[in-house]
Amino acid sequence: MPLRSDWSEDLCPVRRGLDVLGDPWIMLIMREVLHGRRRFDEIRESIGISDAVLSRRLRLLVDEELLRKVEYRADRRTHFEYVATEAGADLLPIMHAVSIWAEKHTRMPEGGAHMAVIHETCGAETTTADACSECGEALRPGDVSWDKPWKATRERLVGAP
Amino acid sequence: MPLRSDWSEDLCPVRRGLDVLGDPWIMLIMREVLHGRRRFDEIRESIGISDAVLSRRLRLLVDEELLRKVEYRADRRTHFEYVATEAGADLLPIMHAVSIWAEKHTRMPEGGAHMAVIHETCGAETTTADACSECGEALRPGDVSWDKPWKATRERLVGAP
DNA sequence: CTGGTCAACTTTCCTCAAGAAAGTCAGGTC
DNA sequence: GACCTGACTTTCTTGAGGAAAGTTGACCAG
Repeated sequence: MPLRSDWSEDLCPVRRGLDVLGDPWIMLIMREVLHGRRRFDEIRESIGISDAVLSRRLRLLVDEELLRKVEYRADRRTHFEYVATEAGADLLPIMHAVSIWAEKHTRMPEGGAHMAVIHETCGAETTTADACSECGEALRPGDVSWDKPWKATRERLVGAP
Repeated sequence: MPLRSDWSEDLCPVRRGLDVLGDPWIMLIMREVLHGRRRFDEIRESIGISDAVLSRRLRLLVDEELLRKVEYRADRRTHFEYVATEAGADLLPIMHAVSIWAEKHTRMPEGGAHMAVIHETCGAETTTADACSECGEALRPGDVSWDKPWKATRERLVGAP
């Protein structure tokens, strides 16, 4: 990230983390991938990012090993999909922490609704980031759904393969 | 943030959260404030940010009510300090989640060392973001220290007044 | 009361990323 | 052979990032 100082070699882990995560698009892209939207155009439509920026970010995420680029066939064509690595799937607690904070401290706009994070293993809504507040088990993609009432969807996440 | 899309009115809480937090400097500034470095020049020295950017970020953080600007007297002068509001102090779990992720998934450079987050109430190191992994109690600034061996410091955080 | 220091900004300037829109290219279809 | 589409890349303008210098208003020393 040359516009900004490079923190990838910083002694402090928080700065090293923010070197990758301190970009508004990175989290959104990773979230879409964990929601199963893994193709270039699916991600673009769902988060409203420009082609150029998405292309750069995907390259960065592959370089940083948060995503792997995989070829597959569907509709009699070759497609590419971006699959979360373990490092990518491990962003889940950060996403939860952000969503908990935002639910508490940002103003919900007209038409919004409470987003629940459901731990499907025990069936309860969790109110903590990394371990289920109900059963105490670690929250892993695959066991977690995000319930978005304003979209009337409840999507289960998918983790590293 | 006009260079980027405005997400402050988005229905999705994660996007609303990232509208503020998806900036590399915001978290670092907030961390310094929670560590007790609350004056303009203290923050600038400790994170290496330019005056212009720090000034803009502080104004944003006051507008967004993550910080309050407070006048006080010391050394026979009037100073200003930036104090975390409750919304600001509640960023702590996100910082923990980022540091846990970075410790696990970024390469520690030469001279680095493991950073421990200590829950002073029970004395144990916690490995989760929002509730102490040892005693289960919620982690609040004031009860948490960050142990940075490469700096040979262990600093207790300070929360909202 | 004049000059100087210091905290806390603000301004200036140049470079480079963001985002919109249009272009490219290869594989596959009609 | 013309057309479509997925996955980018290129082009262009606007505006943020960062370094450095300037500003302002307390406070102090002589």
